[in-house]
Amino acid sequence: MKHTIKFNPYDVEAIEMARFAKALGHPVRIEILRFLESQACCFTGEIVEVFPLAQSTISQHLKELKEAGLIQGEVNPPKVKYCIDQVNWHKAQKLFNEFFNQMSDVSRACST
Amino acid sequence: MKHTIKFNPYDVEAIEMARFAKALGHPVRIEILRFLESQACCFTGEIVEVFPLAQSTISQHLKELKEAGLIQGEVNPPKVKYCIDQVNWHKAQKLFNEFFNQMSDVSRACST
DNA sequence: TTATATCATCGTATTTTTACGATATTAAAA
DNA sequence: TTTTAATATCGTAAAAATACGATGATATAA
Repeated sequence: MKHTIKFNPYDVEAIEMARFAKALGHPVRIEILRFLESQACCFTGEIVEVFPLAQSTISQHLKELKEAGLIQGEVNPPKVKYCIDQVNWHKAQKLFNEFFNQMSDVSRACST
Repeated sequence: MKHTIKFNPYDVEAIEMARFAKALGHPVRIEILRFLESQACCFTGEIVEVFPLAQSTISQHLKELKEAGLIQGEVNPPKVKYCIDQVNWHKAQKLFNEFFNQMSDVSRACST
């Protein structure tokens, strides 16, 4: 054990934000969220039609978005209606906003 | 070839945003950026001291942040001074802002 | 009861990510 | 000239992500 300043593994907010960011880390998931927004809500099938990916692949992406908390699915067999999860959405929005704005406050002189 | 509406692979903005998001998709990279901000700029060694990861691992994370455009490194052997890349930072800030705010504009009624 | 339609999940292959120790690099210090 | 100090890169192993086809699950329609 070296006696340097160690972070208690990771900061809770950093973990939370990284989780959202990771979910946003693939173009198709960004576009799924956009599409979901433009339709307010929609079924899996509508999304599958729009993207050049297999149904199972889209379903997998939807699962990741759901697990990250960004969307929620209301199951209504045999259909599932997805929409943005408003609570977590705003949480993510706030995290990213604070993150980027906090950065902008500081003097950015990159001196020697 | 089914004649459904296909996206021309992916939207340029979606790709760009996903690239930023992916770079933000790991807690340690979030914290590195925060740390970098609190110091305005700093050397690799200062970052290595703070996190419980090997020097080579931190260097790898820095490389990813650099390749995503979020930071830049001014080499000054044997040291390298890193700071936030202001141009791309603001680009990312804008992308995320638009993304989240556009979403909030729309009516969110999740009707049947 | 037996399809059917709509999704999710499974199995699998390929690629990417994450992390480490070891080694290479390079200007300055001895 | 030979260290030394600070980083990057390489090699590698383990885990996770990505994509697909095939199969499973479930309420409704026939």
